[in-house]
Amino acid sequence: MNRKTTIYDIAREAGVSTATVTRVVRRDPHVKEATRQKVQQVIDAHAYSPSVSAQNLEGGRSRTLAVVLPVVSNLYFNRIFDAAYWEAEKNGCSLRLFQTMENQAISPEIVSELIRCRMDGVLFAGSIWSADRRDLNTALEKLGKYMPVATICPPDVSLECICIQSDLVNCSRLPVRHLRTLGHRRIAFLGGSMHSKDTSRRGIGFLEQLRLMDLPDDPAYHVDAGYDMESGERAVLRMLSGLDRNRWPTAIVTFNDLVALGVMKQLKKMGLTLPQDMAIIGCDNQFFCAYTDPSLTSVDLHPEEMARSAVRELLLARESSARSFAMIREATLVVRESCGANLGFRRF
Amino acid sequence: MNRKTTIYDIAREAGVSTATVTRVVRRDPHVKEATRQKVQQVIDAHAYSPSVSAQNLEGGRSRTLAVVLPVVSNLYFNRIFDAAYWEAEKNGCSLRLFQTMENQAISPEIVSELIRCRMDGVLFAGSIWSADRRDLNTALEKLGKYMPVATICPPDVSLECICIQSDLVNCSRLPVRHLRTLGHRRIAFLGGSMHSKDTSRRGIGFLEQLRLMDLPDDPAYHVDAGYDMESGERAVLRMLSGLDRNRWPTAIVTFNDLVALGVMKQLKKMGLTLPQDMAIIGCDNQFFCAYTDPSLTSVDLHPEEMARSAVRELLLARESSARSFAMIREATLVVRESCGANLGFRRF
DNA sequence: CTCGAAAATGTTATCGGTAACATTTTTCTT
DNA sequence: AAGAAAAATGTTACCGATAACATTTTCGAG
Repeated sequence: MNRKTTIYDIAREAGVSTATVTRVVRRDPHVKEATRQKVQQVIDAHAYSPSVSAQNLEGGRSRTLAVVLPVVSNLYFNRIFDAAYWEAEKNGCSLRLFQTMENQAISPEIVSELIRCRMDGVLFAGSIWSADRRDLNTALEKLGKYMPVATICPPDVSLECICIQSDLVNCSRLPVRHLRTLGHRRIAFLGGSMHSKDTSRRGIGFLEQLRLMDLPDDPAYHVDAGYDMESGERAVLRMLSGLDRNRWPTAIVTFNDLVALGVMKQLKKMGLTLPQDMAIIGCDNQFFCAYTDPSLTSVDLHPEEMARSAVRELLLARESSARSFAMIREATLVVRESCGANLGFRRF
Repeated sequence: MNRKTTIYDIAREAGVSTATVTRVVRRDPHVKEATRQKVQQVIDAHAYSPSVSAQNLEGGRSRTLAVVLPVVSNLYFNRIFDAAYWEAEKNGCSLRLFQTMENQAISPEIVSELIRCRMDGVLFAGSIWSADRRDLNTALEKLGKYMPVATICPPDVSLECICIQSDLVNCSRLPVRHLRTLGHRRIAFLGGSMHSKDTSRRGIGFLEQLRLMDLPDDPAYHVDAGYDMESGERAVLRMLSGLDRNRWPTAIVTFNDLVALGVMKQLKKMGLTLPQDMAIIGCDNQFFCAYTDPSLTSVDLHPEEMARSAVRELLLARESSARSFAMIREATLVVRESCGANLGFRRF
């Protein structure tokens, strides 16, 4: 295994001091053109580039941001990670991923690793917020002393940080309003876990919207349904089999598109025709929404934009001392076929 | 912003030398119990943990593996990345992602960054292989001098490295055999790009299988169809509209499940009933395969296992001087409804 | 009680850069 | 051509940890 060429090797071979090599590398103008060329030649010959660990040690930073989220393989978080990656890349930074797994709290190990690595900033996304409030506050407060912190989700935490949120009001209002316009009155919400602060919020917002629009908010229409397809299947089945057919909802809003996928499968299995027998609205506007049958109307929370903003703000916060920033991203409804809007079809 | 506590701070406060602090941290047994406790107390009080950059500089490694792939948001690569993450994690390593984007060659910048960062190893996955063969060889040879290199894909490169491949023969044979058993004879292949060494291989393998099983290998049945849903839609349309109805294939094998999704949508749009009018087989066995309508039969290449093996071998290669390793992972056919096998339905 | 080995702890060079400060060289003015 | 200012280059301490080697302490045997 080769030893890496160091700045000393270059300096010796070019017959200059290491300071001059650094100057050439950093494009410092205070170098005579002849010297510059000579040094550059040696650099090129050895394909020399300065060691990152040495630079980091000296500089006391890592040019790296951390992204802490439950699971990257989840499409929502995947989009956040990907967008954050490119935004960081654009700014000459790299990204380090930390997965906490479903429902797991932010661990002291991660906090200490973040500090050990001298991260330039951390972006928290998702269910870490389900942790014990006290521990969480301590962890974040501590972290905040070492690096800028950003969150994509309602932090509900007494910490000054970069706080980027989805517009939860619109996120509930948009589908309810759309369904109401199409004549639906009995609308169900399947999703999330009522135990998670982050996700139960969506359900609560949904109930509020129903009340505001004078629609029935029957508790039977509000079911805890997890985050994936299997949970979706089970949840509809549970909900519908517990209700007389004439009390069935005519539309279902789900926590996310995966749950919607499960719901659609289960409904077809039960012999219903979609969207005629049941309207569905998902959330996240995932890539497959246009390819389900019927295609799935969905709310887009624009996770990519939130991630990009978070990264931008983190990088800004490195320089300035402004520790606090807040932003709410509007949600958008993407209408497809799963509510029958395209069929000119209306209930009353 | 806090200054991070250093080993000197701890040493001073505990009244010992830095060497002793290091010993305590590293659980060296040559420390008197009384001293150990005293030092540990100071460490705990400051939540001290050694700086990663300093350790990396001193040790000449980074405890980090690089994963180079076209795009993480692609589900296939996402699974590779995720699996590699956990395997690395399990071994106390972290993972750094490099995205090359579609069809982009491995750039000299990435090579130099990998060396700069003193990566403990690199895992290449996917289309980097479409690069100019000469450049690629140079880049990899150079890299191989600094760190172990692993590839998940046929490298076709004169480099000793850890080479993990999907079983391309089975990957073509399984779907063709399945379809033949169901009575299909005219089978089409939609997928990949013929310009990419990596992906065209699949098409070639497919044609071979047709010949081996004595089925027609009409060139019209073999269409360049990209990697995503839109390309799938366009490709079937192009293929079918170019053929008399009586020459239509009765089954379509696609490069991946995304293409299959597009194909299914387009076929339905054309008024065909699936799987009766056309059988479909995808590849990758993605999470949504069980939720399409009809559910999608697919070939699983087990990318997670390949990624885990690659990471394991990279970590082993750090210690030993063995630079070469080869492994082929068998493919598996996951039968669902999209070929009508469940309907007891047969063509001839 | 002394000596020597073993145990405990300390000293210091090193990893590869960076930048403040010091020194040398060049250039220009008079 | 001398001298000062400007330009170019060099010297060196430091970033934080590690480990080889050096030194001191402890303890048991004789």
